[in-house]
This record gives sequence, structure tokens and C-alpha cells, in this order.
Amino acid sequence: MKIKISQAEWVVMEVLWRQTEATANQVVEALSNESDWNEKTIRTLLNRLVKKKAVVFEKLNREYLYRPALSREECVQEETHSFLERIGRAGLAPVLAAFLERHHLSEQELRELKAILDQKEAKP
Amino acid sequence: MKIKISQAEWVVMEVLWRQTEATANQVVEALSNESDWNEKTIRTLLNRLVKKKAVVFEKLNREYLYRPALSREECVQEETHSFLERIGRAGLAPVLAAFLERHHLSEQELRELKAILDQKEAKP
DNA sequence: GTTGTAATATTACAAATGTAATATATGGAG
DNA sequence: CTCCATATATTACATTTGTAATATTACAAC
Repeated sequence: MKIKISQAEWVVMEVLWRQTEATANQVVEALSNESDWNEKTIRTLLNRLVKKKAVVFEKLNREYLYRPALSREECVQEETHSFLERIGRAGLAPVLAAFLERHHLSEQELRELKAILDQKEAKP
Repeated sequence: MKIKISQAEWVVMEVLWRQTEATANQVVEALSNESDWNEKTIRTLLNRLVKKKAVVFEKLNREYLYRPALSREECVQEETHSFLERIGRAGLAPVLAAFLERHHLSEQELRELKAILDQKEAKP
């Protein structure tokens, strides 16, 4: 039950998550800007995702309509898990610090993160 | 200049980071509990890490003394980067929330994280 | 110096990944 | 019904990764 999505595949999944569903051509179209992959490559990735059961499809005349079989949340969960596994819980603080150092978060976002921590603190 | 450390290699690096330096045998010894890798496997990983220049060694009689060529911090940085690249900055808050949900952090740790956020907030 | 032993170095091999090219099938035009 | 365009399916191939096995080298004891 462990579906591992590779880096390249992840890019394709992002498109499907954004659009909810799309034909192969639409995915190619969507990626034409952000990547310089050959169309064949993208189709291969779609196929692999189907084989992995990360994506399902439905025949729509000549074409297939692809749709994610996993939610983005689930996948992010999974990535997060393996990420934290590596860096260890001890690494969380430094990572957070470094991240904040390099990316500017809005007041809003900072507030949101703090709220999460506060809520945790409240419940011992 | 982009050194990518695989999952298995990471485990070996952790040993070297912990011990600062170690012979192959010491690494094997250290991993004998936490993993069931064959000794040969561990030596292969050490070799690969040397080839990747993530580890250097020094001849010490018959044996080699291995030592990390990259700090744990650098590597964690790198991992963090590629991780966040995937999930997107928008994902940070949910990830943090999910993490806190699953792992119990001490008061101390929570405080530390909040301090980081506070410090950021102070400097607009 | 020869030999055994234990390190390191080289080679192996399958699965996953990145990146396509070729083959096949099928719906629409004539 | 036949043929073409185009979508999907199959095959390709190099690299990386996981996981070792075999070959070679070099110190240490005779």
C-alpha cells in the first residue's frame, strides 16, 4: 500500500491536482511552460503513475481523462514523514529557522504557524 | 557541486556524523543493531560516499579511517530545500500541524520553535 | 620471502528513475 | 470499408540505488 512518487512524477501530479483531471494533452500543455520535457516523457510518467495506482483514468473517446487517485494531502503527508525520518525530530527547529531565514513569510503566515504551536502548548 | 545522498547512504552518514570519524568496521559495528545490512553492503555504501566526495578517508595502517566531508547541517539544508520545493511554501503550516499532531514535543521544544517565529516577526 | 587473513576494490545484478523512441490500435474522413 | 492521424502501449537505454559477491592487495606471522 506504499506508493512512492518520484520527483519527476510529482511534477505531473501537481498538474492533475491543480486541474482535478486532465487529458494527456492537457497535461503536456500545462507543462509546456514550466518544463522542457518531451511530450513522450510526460506520457511515460502518466503511464507509470497509472501503473503505480497514483492516478486513474477514464476513456473519453480517443483520449483518456486522467485523475489523481491520491490526494495531495496524503502525498505531502508521506513526503513529510520520510523527510522528518531523515533529519530527525531534533532537526526540526534548525530547519524551521533556516527556512524562515531564506523565505519571507507574511505576518499572516507567521501568525498561523504560531497559532498551531500555541494550540499544542495548551493541550499538555 | 551537487552531492545527492541517497536514503541508504544517509544512514551511514549519520554514523559518521555521530562519531566524527570511524573505520569501516566501526561503522558496521555501529549499524549492527539498527540495521540488518550485510557488512559488504555497508562497505559499498562507504565507497560510494567517497566517490561522491561526501566522505573522505585517511589510511590508518591496514584500515581506512572515514570522515564526513559534508556537515550534517549542509545536508539537512539540502534535504529541506528539495522537500519544500515539492510541497511548496503553502504546505508548511499543514505540515507543521500534522507533525505536531503525531509527535509529542516537549515544552522546551515548543518554546524554541515559537522563539524562532517571534524573532522573525520582530524583524519585518 | 611465502602464506593466510582481513581490508579494500571491482564487479554484479535487479528495481527505480529520467528521458525518449518506436509500435500498435482506434476513431474519423473519405 | 480503407486509410490516416493521433493516442495509447511497448520497448529502450543510461544512471542511480539497494544489496551483495568475488577479486585483489597488503600487513603480520612464520
